Amino acid sequence: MLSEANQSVLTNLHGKRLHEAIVEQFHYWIQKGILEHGAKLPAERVLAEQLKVGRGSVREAIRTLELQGLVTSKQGSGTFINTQNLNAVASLMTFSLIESLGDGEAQLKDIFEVRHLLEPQLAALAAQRATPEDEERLSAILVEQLRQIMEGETGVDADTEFHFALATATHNTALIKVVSAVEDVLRQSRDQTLQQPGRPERSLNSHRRILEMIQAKDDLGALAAMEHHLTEVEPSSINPHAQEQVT
Amino acid sequence: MLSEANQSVLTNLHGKRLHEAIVEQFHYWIQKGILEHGAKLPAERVLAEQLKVGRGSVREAIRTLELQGLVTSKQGSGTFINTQNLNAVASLMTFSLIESLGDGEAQLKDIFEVRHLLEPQLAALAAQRATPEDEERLSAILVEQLRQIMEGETGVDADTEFHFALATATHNTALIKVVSAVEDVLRQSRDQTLQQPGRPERSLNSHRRILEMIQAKDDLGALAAMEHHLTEVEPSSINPHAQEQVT
DNA sequence: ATATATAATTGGTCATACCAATTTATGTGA
DNA sequence: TCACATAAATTGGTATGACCAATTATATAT
Repeated sequence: MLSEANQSVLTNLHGKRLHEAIVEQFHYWIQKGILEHGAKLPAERVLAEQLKVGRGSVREAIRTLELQGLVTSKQGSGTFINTQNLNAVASLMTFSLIESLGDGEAQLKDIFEVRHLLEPQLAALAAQRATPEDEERLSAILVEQLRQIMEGETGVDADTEFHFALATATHNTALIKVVSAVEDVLRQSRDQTLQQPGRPERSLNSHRRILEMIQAKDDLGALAAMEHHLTEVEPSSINPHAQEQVT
Repeated sequence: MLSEANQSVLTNLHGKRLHEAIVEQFHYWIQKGILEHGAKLPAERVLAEQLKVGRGSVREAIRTLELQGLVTSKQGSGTFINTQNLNAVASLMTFSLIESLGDGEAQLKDIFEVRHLLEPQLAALAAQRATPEDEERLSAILVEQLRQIMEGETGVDADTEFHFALATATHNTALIKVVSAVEDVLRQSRDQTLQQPGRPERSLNSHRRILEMIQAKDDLGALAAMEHHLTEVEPSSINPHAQEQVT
């Protein structure tokens, strides 16, 4: 099996950490079919000796493989290959593809796209379900946003708060989690977006329109208002042009 | 900061492994805002002492957090919180979604509602952007799903894989992360859903229809097909009736 | 042959020691 | 005083050895 696993197998450490090299070795073995589904790995101690590494490194590697869904460990019995779980292999393949894409602005555009998918419908839901307390809360946030803007701030915090409160008004806990995650990522960049002159005021105005629609229980109106709002606050940097901004 | 981290913090080991409990503790700290982006963690040795655990367990926990994109370690300097990247947010999202799911089926309904908001539009996007490779991949998954069904299985894995691949076909990394988080949470319950007679076949058929629409680049058709699919696979357990199932 | 008790196996955890990269402190010379 | 080289302290990375806990394999008694 893996008996010929000597130090020569793990020599490709390009600054990589040892357990990472071990993980790659297993990826190779699995992909090559040397380790099939259900196969039992040698005991950690044996594996450590065969690979000429410490047991700790083996364990850290196994931890990684376990998180990737490729193996499962059970105390007393052993560690087993688990390729039945397609999620594991497939998601890892796409993983490497995705990771190669830079962490630059492409992701920001993606996030806005997610917002476009989610938030208009979210607004519609909120219009259907918002309680008087929800509406009051949204209204209070807009007051705060106005105050921040008048004091020369951008109003980012209030802006984020508004979207979060809107999610809360749907009374859907899962939706709240998802939206707050997305908004969290956005908050960093949102400050820049709102830096452009006139943007904070326009954002506030479209927020007001959304709230009006919600108060009127007009779900389709809320949907449209949110769609409009998102289009308006969208950073122009998503466009290839207009890259220059005051730093 | 985390100075008050004594053994009482990690007492919730419901058969969980120690390093897993440590990971959860960090999830909590990060989500609670106690650990913000860029924050430097205490040294592994210190952390081990504070948590009253061995350094090895701390390292295995850090390995997990690193794989989830929540921290990055660099030899000589330290380990730092990193919540800027999308992987990190997705990890925390899954974590908190699962956490809130504990109470019962009320939240399951919420998750399905999120799917109803997201996936039809996701399908439409996929129809616009899917490459021939994406379509081939989707097609292959349906073949696998058919195989699983013919062997008497429910085809959950292939089912989950299909939705994930669909997200991939949008070529929107953020969307992929969000959807996979939602799907991850759903996979557990989906097995039950598909247990009902006829369900697996109907699921496969509606998957086929979605793929056809995508191949025809018919985005609105894909949207409608997905909407239909979701309505069809929706667990009747959301309904108070029809609880009895063959064990 | 079956059931039970015992031993061996194996993952899970802890402690200690040393290595390697990095950071910080120190000292020396201009 | 400042700059820069050097040394020390810090911190993640790895290796060993030990012991615990769950599981499996073996042996023993009935």
